Amino acid sequence: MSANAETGARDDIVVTLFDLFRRAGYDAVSIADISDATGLGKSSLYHHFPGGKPDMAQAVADFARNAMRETVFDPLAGAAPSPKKIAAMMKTVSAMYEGGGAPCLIASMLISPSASARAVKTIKAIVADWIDAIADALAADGVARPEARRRATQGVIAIQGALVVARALGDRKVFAAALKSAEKALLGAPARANRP
Amino acid sequence: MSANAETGARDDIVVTLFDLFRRAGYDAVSIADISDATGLGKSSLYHHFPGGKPDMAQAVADFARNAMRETVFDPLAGAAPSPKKIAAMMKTVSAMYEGGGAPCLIASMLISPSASARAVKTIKAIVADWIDAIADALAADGVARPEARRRATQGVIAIQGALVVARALGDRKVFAAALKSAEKALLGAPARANRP
DNA sequence: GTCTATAATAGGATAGAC
DNA sequence: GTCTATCCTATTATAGAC
Repeated sequence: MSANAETGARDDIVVTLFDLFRRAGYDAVSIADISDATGLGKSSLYHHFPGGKPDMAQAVADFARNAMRETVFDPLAGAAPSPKKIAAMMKTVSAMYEGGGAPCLIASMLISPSASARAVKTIKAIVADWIDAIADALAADGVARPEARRRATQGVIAIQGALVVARALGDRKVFAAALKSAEKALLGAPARANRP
Repeated sequence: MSANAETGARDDIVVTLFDLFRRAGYDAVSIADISDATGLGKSSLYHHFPGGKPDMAQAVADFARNAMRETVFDPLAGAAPSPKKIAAMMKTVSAMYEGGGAPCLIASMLISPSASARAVKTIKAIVADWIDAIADALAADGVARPEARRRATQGVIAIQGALVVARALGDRKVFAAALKSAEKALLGAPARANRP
């Protein structure tokens, strides 16, 4: 068992909160909604999160950051060659966003005006860390630093944009295609020369 | 004066609504917020929008679609060469999103769970129309249809993703750089060969 | 068209029993 | 830790005067 496995019940709630917040946005989710989704009464929720919804937002932001660290950032810092690591990241990302059907918590929380400043700060940090992790992986394989950062930023942009467009079009193939394309671009593939 | 210029007061409200909804998300904006922002009492708002907030959402979606038609889609269908039209689009888009500081209504509304199905449908149509308009412009200059669509989709993805990432990083230069990069990609520029 | 009430409900949060 | 009951505020929406 892992170092902090004894948090238990609260962690289960946080996973549910994560899903509610990213799908509907922080502001649109009521305590009653959370009560329904978790099967717990309001008082139980306030027992686990004495600070109410802001507390929940912070817990979800921390959870998301840790999850990204474990499933995305740390693997990117591993010893494997970057093409393997990038491919693995795309697979993880695809699962995380359910192939383009599920919104990103980051995008959802960035809009929420009543989310606490601290939670938003944590969410924003995930994006910065994500870009850093990709850039480091590319740099470790010999890509020049500025170019590595440029590509990494473009990669995260492609993923976030693909989530919006794929859901707008109701077409998960668009998401899958965008991930493939972003993967190639990250590894420095030249664009197909299909010019007029 | 244009054909439907006599709507007047309501149109002014819709512009304010557009800004409120895209910045905070439909669900987070209350009638009281709207009353404050417009300077009108609640009853006045219900006079203009008898159906309440859902009515407002539909009006904003229609407004956004018309605005996109006039400022983006129609110009893309003009007679100018595609590089000129794409460059103009990027300039318009940059102004529209305030250089990356203002969220996109599309992304905001896509998350809002209590937005009416009809309003969401209109919002989604904007994305489809946008991709069509860009693809048509490229195809008109000789780019093969499938490639034109591919590039157009990637272009909209880049813009939407750049909005998320730029706001997360608090860095509008990221948005400007992404627009420049997307512009080149739309026109079929080869990626710089900076491989390891 | 806009205002001042006012109603009815939903929301966040707490008290106290078990 | 979880429940029931309750409080207070915010929210949507309407009525009716001007």
